[in-house]
Amino acid sequence: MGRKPCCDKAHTNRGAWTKEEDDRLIEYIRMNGHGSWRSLPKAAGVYVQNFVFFSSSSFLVFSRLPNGGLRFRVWFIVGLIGLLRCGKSCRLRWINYLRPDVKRGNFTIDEDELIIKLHKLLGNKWSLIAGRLPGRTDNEIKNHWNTHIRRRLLRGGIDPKTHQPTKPTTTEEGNCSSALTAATIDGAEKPPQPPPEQQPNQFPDGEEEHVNLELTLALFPTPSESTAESKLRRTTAPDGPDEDAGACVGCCQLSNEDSHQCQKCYNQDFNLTL
DNA sequence: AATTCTCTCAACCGCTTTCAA
DNA sequence: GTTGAAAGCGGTTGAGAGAAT
Repeated sequence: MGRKPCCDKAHTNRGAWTKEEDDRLIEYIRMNGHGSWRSLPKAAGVYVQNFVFFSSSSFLVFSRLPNGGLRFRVWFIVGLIGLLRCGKSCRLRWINYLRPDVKRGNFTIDEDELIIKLHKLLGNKWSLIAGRLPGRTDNEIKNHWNTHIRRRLLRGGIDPKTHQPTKPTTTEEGNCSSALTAATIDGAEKPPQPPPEQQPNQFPDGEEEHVNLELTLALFPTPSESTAESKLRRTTAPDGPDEDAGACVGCCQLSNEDSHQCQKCYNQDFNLTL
């Protein structure tokens, strides 16, 4: 009963990837692309069913010939053993770490602002958010949200789910943007301005990050819009994402008002262009 | 120096969606 | 229209590193 497991756990490596595994995966994808993740681990090396090890550096492969005889071949191990990894694991490793266009390192202030803004619009749709941050992966953004941004918003009195103030605020009532801006102060003990020597877009060491939430979003139709994304918007628009009830996604007016996407925007195949 | 605590993030798990037969 | 396999996604876990005691 139930679903067939995606791989045989007893015969696959788990945990952190080794340099050799990384190299093998990169090499295979560079040569062949990643057609089928499930078959990739086998294809990424000799999938040995009929073999015996010769020594630590070679092994013997035997196969039966049509005439009934056996053919023996000696393979020298030059990174040829198949990747003993689940296809899912290969996919994740490639997408989140090995892809050449993956941007690594600290998130910039601009990226933080964008993530907060997009999270308000899209909720926990990490892959969609990642689609708006070139070089960043959904996993990375998700981790960053949970470990940094979410906490910072909470400290600033903002519910990270609803993006609404968790307690009465003296800022403009009902203005989410103003309320969120309060989070930038991060408590009274923090100065509102960064030190002058601070690098642009870089957080000073040991300082709280300051989030400028004055980012604006413009909406333009884009021909290259992915259909999946627009479909998602269409399916979620009438009720709006749970966390987003209060913003017209189309007009991109963030407010506390209990409005959904307005009909005008909903009818358009609009796009978020940042 | 040793131990404990906290935080980060890579990786896993299981569910949903997509697609082909 | 149904079914099953594969891909994609979001939530969660746990190992390792660094900080605190």
